[in-house]
Parts: sequence; C-alpha cells; structure tokens
Amino acid sequence: METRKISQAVIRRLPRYYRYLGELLEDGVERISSNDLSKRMKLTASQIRQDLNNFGGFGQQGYGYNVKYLHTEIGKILGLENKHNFIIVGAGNLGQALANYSHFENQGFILKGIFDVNPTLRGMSIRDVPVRMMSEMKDFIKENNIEIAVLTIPKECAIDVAKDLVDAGIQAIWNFAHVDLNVPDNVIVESVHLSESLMRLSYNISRYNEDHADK
Amino acid sequence: METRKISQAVIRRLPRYYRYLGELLEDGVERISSNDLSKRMKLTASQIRQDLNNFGGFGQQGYGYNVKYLHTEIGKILGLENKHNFIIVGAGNLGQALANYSHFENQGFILKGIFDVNPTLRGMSIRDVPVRMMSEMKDFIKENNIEIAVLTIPKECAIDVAKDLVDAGIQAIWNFAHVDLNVPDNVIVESVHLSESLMRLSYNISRYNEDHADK
DNA sequence: TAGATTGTTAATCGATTAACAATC
DNA sequence: TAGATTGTTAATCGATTAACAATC
Repeated sequence: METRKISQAVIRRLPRYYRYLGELLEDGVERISSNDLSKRMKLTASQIRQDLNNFGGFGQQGYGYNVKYLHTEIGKILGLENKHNFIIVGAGNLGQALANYSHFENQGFILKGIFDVNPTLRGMSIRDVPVRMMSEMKDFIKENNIEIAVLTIPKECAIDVAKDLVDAGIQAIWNFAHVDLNVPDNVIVESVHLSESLMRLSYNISRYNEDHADK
Repeated sequence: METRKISQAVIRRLPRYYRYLGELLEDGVERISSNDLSKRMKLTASQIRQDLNNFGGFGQQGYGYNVKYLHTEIGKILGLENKHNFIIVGAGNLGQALANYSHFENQGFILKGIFDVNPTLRGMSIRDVPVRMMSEMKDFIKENNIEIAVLTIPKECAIDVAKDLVDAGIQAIWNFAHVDLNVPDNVIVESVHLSESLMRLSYNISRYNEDHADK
C-alpha cells in the first residue's frame, strides 16, 4: 500500500470533519456536497475535497458525499474502530476529571488503571477502577496490554515518569504536563498544553483591547 | 502604532517561547542565541528570529537575547501583565478540576465565580469560591467585571449558554465543549477540544501500526 | 579589531485556492 | 440528456528556510 505523507494541517482537521459528519448523521442528513459542508465548517469546498482525497475518493460526481459512509471511513482513518487500553498517571484534579469522563469509552478508549504516588489515594476508585501506587505501574502496563498513558502529573516529575512509561513499552502518551517530552521515535506523544491555550486567549484579548483603545 | 498582521502559526508558538525562556530563567541562564534556543526547542534559528521580529528587535548582534528581558517582553505581548477576572461555567469534573488549578492565578487569571444548573451543588465552594446557580450568571458578569468565561458544560447547552454570555457582555470564552461556537466578532473564543486531541493520538497509533505491520 | 549573532531580504517550500475536465 | 459535483491539475498565496550585510 502506498503511503503518502499527510500534512499536520490535514491531520488536525480530520477529527473536526468527523465531528461535523457525526452531527449531520444525528440530524438525519443523508448526503452533503463539499460546498454545503464548507459553509457549515467555514472552510473552502476546495480544501475539503483536497483533504479527503489524501485518503481516497469518497464522493460521487453529481451527488456529493454520503454522510454515513464518509463518517465511517474517517472513523477508520482515525483508528476509532480499534480498542485502546489506557491508564491515567496522576490522580489529581485533572486525572480524576478525565477518569470520570466516560465518553472516551464510546470512542474505543478503555480505562484500565489509575496511578499516583500519594498513598492516601490508595483504596479510592473511579468508575470501578482502583487507584494504584506508581511503583506498580510498569508491571501493570506490561501485564494488561496498555497502549496509552494519560500523563496528568506536575511537570517536575513528568520527564522521569515518561521514561518509565517508555521502558515499560507504552505506545503512546497523552501529555497534559507543561513540558515537551523527548521520547524515542516509536512512542507517540500528543500534548495538551492548557496554559498555552489560555495564553493565546490572553494574547487575543490584549490585541483586541489595543485595537479598540479610545485615544 | 503600526499593526502588522501576525499569523496564527506565530501566535501558536509564542506561549512556547515564553515557557522555554521561563525555564532558562529558572536555570539561571542569562543570555541565549537564536541558534542555541533553536536546538532546545527543535525549531530553526531563522524561524525564531523571524517570529520575534514580528514584535520588535529584542536581541543584540554578537550577543544574542537577554533571557530575562525577552521573557518579560513576550509576557507583555501575551498580555500576562494584565489581570483578568474569570468565571467557570459548569461545575462538573472538568470545571472543578480547572477551579482547583490555582496555577492560573500566577498568570493573572483570577477565579471570581463558578456556575452550574444543578441545585445540589449549591453551597459547595472550591478555593473559597462558591458555586452559584446559572440564573445568577448574567448579573454576576455585569456586576463583577468578568472578562473570561470558561465553558465546561455538555455540548447540548453550550450554544445557548454562550449566547447568554455574549448578552451579558463577556469578552472571551475558553471553550471546552465539543462544539464550535458562533459568536460576534467582538467576542474571542479559544477552544480546547480534548476528544479531537485524543483522535489525533489514535490516528498516529494507527498510522504507526500500519507502517510496522509484519507481512 | 575579530568573532559572533542579529535583523532582514531573497529563495524555497508547502498549503490553500481556483479552475475545469471527468463523470455520475 | 442536462445539471451537479467530484477528483485533480495548475495558480496563488503564505510560511519557513537560507543567506548575508549590519553591527554589537
């Protein structure tokens, strides 16, 4: 199978296509043209067609795209038909919030364990998943076929823990710590830097206020 | 003052520069060249100089950049010297987690209120901030000089609540709901779509597995 | 002064948009 | 068949990289 290089820009848009198609599906819309979709998503029709054609010709001339089919196909591209076992590392506020967020299960992500260094959390469970001690983590990963670790710990220890995760053979890390992790090429990292997002918000407020300063 | 158009790509990198400079500052590094910084951040030196020169000449030939000065200046550009009052709308798991996250205070974001529709949450407080009923929200925004609303509610009600926020004169929305908000031009929206981030992770796992399938 | 490194212009690369022939 | 809309090639636009004169 020929492997074309897909740009980051396209990959970033894929989940958004998936979301919009899911909404259309819920609304009972059977088919949609790139032009109609472009208006909803505030993109150009051209860009949508280009993006999709990176992965194949999902449409039909004169008809457009079948919503259900395209939704399913993008789901496949995103790997959502696969099940992924994951653990949460760091049972603080954010870790607990993500553990409680059962919605991920619908997308094939199955919470298998929660880990923390704090011994007072021992015995606690979230959605029937017990909090375990960090010292048990490596063995747990190996024995329970864990693919993904969600890292919700302070940045100070994130790099060391990431190293442990890599040693244990983790395949991917969803990183919420405020550091950039340097891991081997065979480990996938997707970071969510909340404070950077908030700074962009702050930047835009400043710019807006500057532009509208009355003087 | 001349307003140059700053590209989204540059804005996205700004907080990351700020973070790296903060780390250098903590480590006691006084000055750094674009070349050294580029190696740490895995960018090109050229890109760093281009990015910074969108905002002014912060460096000195033959010397490089003064870490403390540059850190401060980027902080100003990001608007971090300003204080921003904010409220959290939706006191579920994520809302509570963000309310507990006191780190935002350091960056000038001050939690003034938490709102929810659920009456059983009435009387609860997080870091001395009481949970109030959604019906009080509009007046509270107007009376307490609230600039930012953090939206951590299900997507079903997000659009309606966003409308209320706009009506109450909110300046910016940090949106965690799984919808794209359509608000007037004078309201700033910064979205964090966690499920889309997770899908990109999933995509990368699939791509990796495909490339390494033994056949 | 000589060496280092910026600020900035020019060249390249990649992504987005436009156009249109193919085709349902 | 005529109309609609895709898939795809070509044109444009913007962002990144390279190069180098200016200068500390």
